[in-house]
Amino acid sequence: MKYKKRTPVTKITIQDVALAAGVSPATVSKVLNAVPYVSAETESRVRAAMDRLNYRPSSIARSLKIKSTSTLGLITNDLEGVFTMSMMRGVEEVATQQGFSVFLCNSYGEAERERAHLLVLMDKHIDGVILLNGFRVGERPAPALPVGNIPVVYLFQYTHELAVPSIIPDDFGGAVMGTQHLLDCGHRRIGVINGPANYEATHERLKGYRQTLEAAGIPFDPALIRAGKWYESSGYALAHELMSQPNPPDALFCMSDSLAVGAMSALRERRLRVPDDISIVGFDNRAFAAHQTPPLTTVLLPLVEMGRLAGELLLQAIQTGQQTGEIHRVPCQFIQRASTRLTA
Amino acid sequence: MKYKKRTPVTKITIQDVALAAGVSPATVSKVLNAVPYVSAETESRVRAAMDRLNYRPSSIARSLKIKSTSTLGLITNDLEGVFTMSMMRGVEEVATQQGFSVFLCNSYGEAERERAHLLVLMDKHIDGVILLNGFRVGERPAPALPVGNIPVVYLFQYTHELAVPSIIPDDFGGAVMGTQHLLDCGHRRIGVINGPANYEATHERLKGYRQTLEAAGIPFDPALIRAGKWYESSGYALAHELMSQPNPPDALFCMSDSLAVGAMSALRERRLRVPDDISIVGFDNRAFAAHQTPPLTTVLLPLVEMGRLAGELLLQAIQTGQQTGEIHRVPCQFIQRASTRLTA
DNA sequence: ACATCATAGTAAATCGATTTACGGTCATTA
DNA sequence: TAATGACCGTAAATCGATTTACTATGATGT
Repeated sequence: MKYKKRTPVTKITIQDVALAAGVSPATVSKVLNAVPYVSAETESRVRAAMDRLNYRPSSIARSLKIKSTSTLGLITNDLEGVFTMSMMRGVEEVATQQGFSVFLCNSYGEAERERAHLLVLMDKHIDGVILLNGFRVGERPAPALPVGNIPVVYLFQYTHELAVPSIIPDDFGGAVMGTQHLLDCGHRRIGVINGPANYEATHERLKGYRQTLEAAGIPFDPALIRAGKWYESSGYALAHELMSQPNPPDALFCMSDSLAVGAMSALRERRLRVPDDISIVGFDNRAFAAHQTPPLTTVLLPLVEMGRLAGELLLQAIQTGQQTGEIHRVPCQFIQRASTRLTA
Repeated sequence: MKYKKRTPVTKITIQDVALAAGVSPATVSKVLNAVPYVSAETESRVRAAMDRLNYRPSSIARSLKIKSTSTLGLITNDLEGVFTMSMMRGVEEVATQQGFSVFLCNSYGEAERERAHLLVLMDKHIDGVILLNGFRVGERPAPALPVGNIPVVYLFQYTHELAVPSIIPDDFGGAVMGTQHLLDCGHRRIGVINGPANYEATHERLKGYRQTLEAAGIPFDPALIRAGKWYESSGYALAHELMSQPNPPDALFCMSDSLAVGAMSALRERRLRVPDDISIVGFDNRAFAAHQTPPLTTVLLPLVEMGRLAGELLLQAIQTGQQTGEIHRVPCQFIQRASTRLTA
């Protein structure tokens, strides 16, 4: 049990550096900010003084003057959500590139907390906020900003009501890709295992499936469609349901990888081989999709890319002071693996 | 596509409020900080002016003067780790209570990033840092602070080398609880399915098991011990291994809930009923433990409590300017559910 | 030789709060 | 009546940077 009395650390200021380098604080500030008109000789003297004194500029003082903290806020409904982290990584990537930090806040889905976080963030003078949420149809958009007005972008949720950019995946397009691939493989009876109806994504994806089918001249058969929760257990149960019909599907399009995993275990129980007897396509491209047997063909939800776009749009809004209320649909990406194959 | 030109928002300052209330800025500051010697009448006039103008004090300006940002940094190796979020919740809870915010950073396990985050946090003048990591034996502790010296606490990892408080679970004690419970149930051949040897926890837990056994006069039998990864698949495989021995165990102590779930499915395959034919105890108390059939008896890893303690110790260090290098072992908690029962 | 201009550097104001030291009131006490 | 002291309020310095406006110097062009 050692004790450590922290020394009062007389913070090195720009003044100290100036003194040590024999110049004025203004000059030190210039080299800090790469402002022209300081001679190479002076600059190196200042630089030397800086690291001799181990100087680190106070971003607080800087922020006070220039009115920017170089910090973005990111408030999420569910920090533990399976998609959250990937989007955050995208945001952080572009933020870091431009010298911004990201202040993460978890609202645990409570409007109260979200408001409180927003308030604190604004008091801290962050430059902009990303509101990150899973969206459900009928749910009202996140509350308008409580005070002031700083740039905001909606991520993984959207709104028409605010003049704020929204970023969502192109679920429709993703479903088109998955369906088209199964058609290309030669399948004609493609079953669908979908998620719950209170997610807008489920409707978009079903629409993509349906339109692709119809474009190929194949009639839509409601008997091939099932919906449940997003999880494995639903996939398992619904696959059994679909396959025990008189005229069962020859391919399954599962609207989440979890559903697909559940479905695969049902198929295994029915002694159906994937992809020899039946093809299966997932959605999301979760990490585990690649490690299934067989590795799952799936549609990638462009989470990192969405995060990047959110960061870019926000940074742009901060710099230009303008933002538009557009809805950006980021395209999905088809990932071919081994759970599908050309039929004879 | 609506356009929104953000108005330049002339920030309301303490001056404006002072003017509006007909007092000096100093007086406004006093009511803001609940400093005595301002008359009730004046105070209410100031308060009125504040919310008439919708005033929010600039925490930047405040921080510059008082040299405290009321912000804690929390750097984690793995934001997605299954235990991380619970600990964070604990930290945030006590921080919020005392008016502090928590700045979350993910180092993705890279020392480089950790250092970078640390630097940024210090530049932002946060008041203290929590370093949150899963620890493995032989791994060196997180790097010493790069610059300055602000209070630090280690969470879910420990060090003797720095005069910094560490907080870890009492794995030994947890294992004692689990083992004792199985003994109390009447079991005498208790199998162990452990995690990998490069986690210190596995050794502590095995020690707890062994000492409890020996205290009860039961000899330690190495044939009953298995170790693998922390995951379900290991639990499944190792349970089969243990149960196919000539003299199989009559109870299983799995050192993670995932291992226990895997083990239970192996037991199911062997037509052994839990808890009628064999008892099983998990470790961690993950969310899914309660939803198994039967619900899993387990040992709770006190993550939230650990987070709280980390927050308290850090806040304390910030306030007193002193910290000790103690290692705090937070007790586990035994959670009785239905996967164990008294044997005849 | 003189005006012009590019370059280097500085003094001082500023950002928005907090805090110290001090100046009035007014009631109480000697 | 004068001194004391408890209250209430303010002026001004301060935190650590940035930035504007200005000065000085030397080079260039005519």
